[in-house]
Amino acid sequence: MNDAATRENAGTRRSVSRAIEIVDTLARRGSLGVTDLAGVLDLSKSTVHAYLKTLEQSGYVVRDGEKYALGYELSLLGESVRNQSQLYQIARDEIDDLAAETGLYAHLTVVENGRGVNLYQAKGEDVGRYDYQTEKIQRPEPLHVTATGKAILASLSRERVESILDRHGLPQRTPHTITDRDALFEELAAIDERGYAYNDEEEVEGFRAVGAPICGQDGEVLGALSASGPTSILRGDFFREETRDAVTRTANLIEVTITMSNTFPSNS
Amino acid sequence: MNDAATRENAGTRRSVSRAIEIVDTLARRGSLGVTDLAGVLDLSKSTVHAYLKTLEQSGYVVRDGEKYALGYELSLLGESVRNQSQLYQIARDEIDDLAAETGLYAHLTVVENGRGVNLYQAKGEDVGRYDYQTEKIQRPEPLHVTATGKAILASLSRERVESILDRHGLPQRTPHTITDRDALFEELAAIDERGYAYNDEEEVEGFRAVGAPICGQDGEVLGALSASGPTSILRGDFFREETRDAVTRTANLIEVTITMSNTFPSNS
DNA sequence: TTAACTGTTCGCATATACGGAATAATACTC
DNA sequence: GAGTATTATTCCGTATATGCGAACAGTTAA
Repeated sequence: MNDAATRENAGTRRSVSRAIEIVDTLARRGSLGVTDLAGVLDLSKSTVHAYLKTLEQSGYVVRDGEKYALGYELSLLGESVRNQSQLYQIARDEIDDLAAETGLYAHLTVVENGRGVNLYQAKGEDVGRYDYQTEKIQRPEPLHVTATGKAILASLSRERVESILDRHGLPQRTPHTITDRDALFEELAAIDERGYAYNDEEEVEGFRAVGAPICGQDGEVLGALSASGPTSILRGDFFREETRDAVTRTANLIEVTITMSNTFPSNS
Repeated sequence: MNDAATRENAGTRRSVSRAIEIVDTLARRGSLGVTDLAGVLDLSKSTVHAYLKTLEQSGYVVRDGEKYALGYELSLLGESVRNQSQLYQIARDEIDDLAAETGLYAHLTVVENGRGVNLYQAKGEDVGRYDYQTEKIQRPEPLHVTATGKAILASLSRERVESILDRHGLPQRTPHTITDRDALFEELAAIDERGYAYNDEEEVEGFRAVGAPICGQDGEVLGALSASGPTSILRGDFFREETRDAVTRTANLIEVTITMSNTFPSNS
């Protein structure tokens, strides 16, 4: 009866996958009615309705007239996930300062499943006009195309990097993206040497960045941060020296704060 | 076989509720192992394992050695929920400015299921020491205990307010909380009259706030914003005049921006 | 009034989720 | 380093929760 090739999903809860599919669909397409949703997912209306009713009971979904949409409960949940990260709690304010000081974008990135996730971002004065965060969901990026990603990769063991590359490859984003393994390892060695990474239009054309890793007291990398902006702003000495100094200084500050906070736990 | 009183959950997907229970548990207690989770939820290990495996496939859950934790994917999802709100996108920067200008906390609040959800918050210089956001999950608050909540209630029809009160009552948070319906309606009339709301230690002792509603072009209330801080800072004229002016000015600015942006849709 | 939409409820056949026991993969003890 | 607790994970038979289609109930349009 069952088609073959269904062994991949053995031992999983199908209805949970379906529910998540519904949530993801609502995240991508905004609010939808039962009929539309049933059409998109190729399920019967009654089935979709049952899922929505269940999700509504938990507050993950709210009814908006004839449409269903994701609830702000999910937004709070997402924030609580971030707050479980000590790095996020500590680095947040510093990222704000970095953006204010440089006038650029500032990002805090961590690794999940071998890709880079931006945990936090702030926007400086000088880049107010450029709104490049157009997508509704900011998808995790491969590590080799960003300054933060390369900074992190440079701090990992060769084996870890190899295994990540095996999993995700070296997809090309712009003509400047590093797509050759050997070239990447050379670059990573240089980054590890000097302690910071450049991204010269390797992810988005017209965008540059400087990134630095953030390490815990045992030397293991916790994440990375970067300052970025359009090439019209980020050029010459400002790019190579001023911005770089601000980035490495901020990274060091965060490292010290984390070490302090783990060595002398404050309250409660 | 089935206990009675199970008719409430008729037509819902039980496994989805279970999955959400698992997610919520992980949000509250941080990362947990399969055995612990099975103990907490009173399910068998094999069952919990199957759920976790399913959630892991979607990125909602990640393995952290022997433990399972919520993945940052959820964090991105939460952010995308907020980004679906035009109010959030527009008000965000203004809230930052308000916090910077007043040196206080600044909040953006909307209503969901009759309670107030803080969509965004910023922290000013003067309140840097007071970290009152200690809870892992910031739960939705009843509307009558906050400045934003009262500002919103004051902009709703009497019937809407009544129905909200019927649902959630008037729980007391501090000795100053308004717990009487008539007193609340009097206060709401005054707020509607003057256009802004005060919160004088009605939610948290030692904390004051000024809030103002944000309305769309049809006059319907979209949400509210507030500036808040400890009584040691927020007192006298600074509380009653300066802060109030900054709050109402910001609210007006956001209203204008929203109207503009809906009247002359920019790009795409 | 009819027609064409919605979202919602119901009942039945069957796919599927559950728990318990067996297994694998760890970390501790002596 | 053998033995003993821990884990997490897999396997299966049965009970049941699930998914579909069809009927129902509201709304809007013509």
